[in-house]
Amino acid sequence: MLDINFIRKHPEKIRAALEIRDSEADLEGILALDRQRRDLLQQTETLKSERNRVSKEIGRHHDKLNRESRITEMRAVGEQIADLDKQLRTVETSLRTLLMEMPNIPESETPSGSNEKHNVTLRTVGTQREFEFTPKPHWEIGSNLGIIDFERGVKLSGSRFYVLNNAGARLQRALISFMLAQHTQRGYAERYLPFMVKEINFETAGQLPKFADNIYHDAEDDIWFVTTAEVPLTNLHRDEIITAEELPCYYTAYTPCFRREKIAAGKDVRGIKRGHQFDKVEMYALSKPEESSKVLNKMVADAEHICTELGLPYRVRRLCGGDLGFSSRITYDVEAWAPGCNEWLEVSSVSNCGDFQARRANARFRPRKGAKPEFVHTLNGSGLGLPRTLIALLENYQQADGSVVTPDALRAWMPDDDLIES
RNA sequence: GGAGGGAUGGCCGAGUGGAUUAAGGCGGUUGUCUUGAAAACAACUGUGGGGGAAACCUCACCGGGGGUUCGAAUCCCUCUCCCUCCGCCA
Repeated sequence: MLDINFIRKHPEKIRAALEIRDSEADLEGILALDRQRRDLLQQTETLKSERNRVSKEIGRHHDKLNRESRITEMRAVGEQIADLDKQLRTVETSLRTLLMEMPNIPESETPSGSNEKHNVTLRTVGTQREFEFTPKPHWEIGSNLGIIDFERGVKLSGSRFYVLNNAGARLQRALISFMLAQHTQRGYAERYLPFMVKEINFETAGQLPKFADNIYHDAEDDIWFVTTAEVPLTNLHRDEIITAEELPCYYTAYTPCFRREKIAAGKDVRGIKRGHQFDKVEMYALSKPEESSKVLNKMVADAEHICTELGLPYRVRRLCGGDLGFSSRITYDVEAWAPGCNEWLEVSSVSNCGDFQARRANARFRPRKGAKPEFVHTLNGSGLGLPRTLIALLENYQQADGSVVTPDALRAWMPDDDLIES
């Protein structure tokens, strides 16, 4: 959520931001409702002030004469107040709805553009392996080795589900352990989180009210399945004031992620690139406002570090306005090269949300003892998404005979699987 | 799932319709005293909204929401969370 004071003072900046994002959020409606809200507040507060004063007097002196007439008078004032408060509530509800639908303002470096074609590649790291044979896509490698069972996944749960077998399952588990260990070494505190959370968690993170149709929801208990660990992590410090010394504060968490993914049928259907359920290790940080750019760079470096350790060639891209997440001010994608599918796969997306989520979460810190609390900045990034990392590994480490070599970095986590073969 | 009991400020804890400020304590900040510290003493003490150049004024907040009343921490309704006991359970 944006600061209404900022919106009021700089409507032209909001207008420009909406342009960059290609967004149709209702700025004019917000400005009008804000004006109404303040008018109503002043009227009702003047009346409340009078009622408080007179009511105290009624309690103080018990003279019979004035008492009845004053009570009658205040009864009328009370009715006016009730009427104004009702109007005020309506205006505030509408204002809040519009504010909740207003996306974050992109940072100045964010390129404009409406889709992924306008993202900018900043660097490409590592060398793409030369194959002496035609590299297979992971769905062929996985099926041939018997480590990915697509048919039974569909039998159990429908399209876009799969089962991992034996070394496939171990490989994923090894990756999770490896990534958590790496991040822990680099300053992140591990958290094990609820995978089902209350609605407010999604509002705080900026996924509701706008993206309800992408979230699985159990109506009976009114509980929502996490789409990413970012959602519960954003809420860890909801309604808290933390000390400046605790910042920056880094978290890492493994969670499954559940997404409805109402995308066009036929797109990304092959393999395990896009499913309704996938695993992810997340990086997350809270920081002081002045440090968040530095923290963002560290988190991008930490995502890159995983690719490097795993020996995966990758590139880093800056997202354009139209591709930017609702809550984000600036986002870098890390894309690993997948020689079998012949494409760059987004394995990580690292964002600085500024104070946008913190304002929704009411997550603050006290800069100095006795100083007023300020909103923290929040940052999130995948570190990394598991299925796509798995894809990149299988495709990059495949051999001519169909077997897959286990990367050195994972040997400690799967000591009996130097080589995955059928 | 059933029965009962709770939720008050940073913390503990009093408070069954009205008195300048939610009593008192702890903690914290500052000051006096001291070579320094402790102790003692004194003052101060939360969050958010609105107005204002500022000083300041004002409204709201006693788990959340709604209601009764001239006036609610206090009475009523409702929700959430926590605790105790019973049942069920990987």
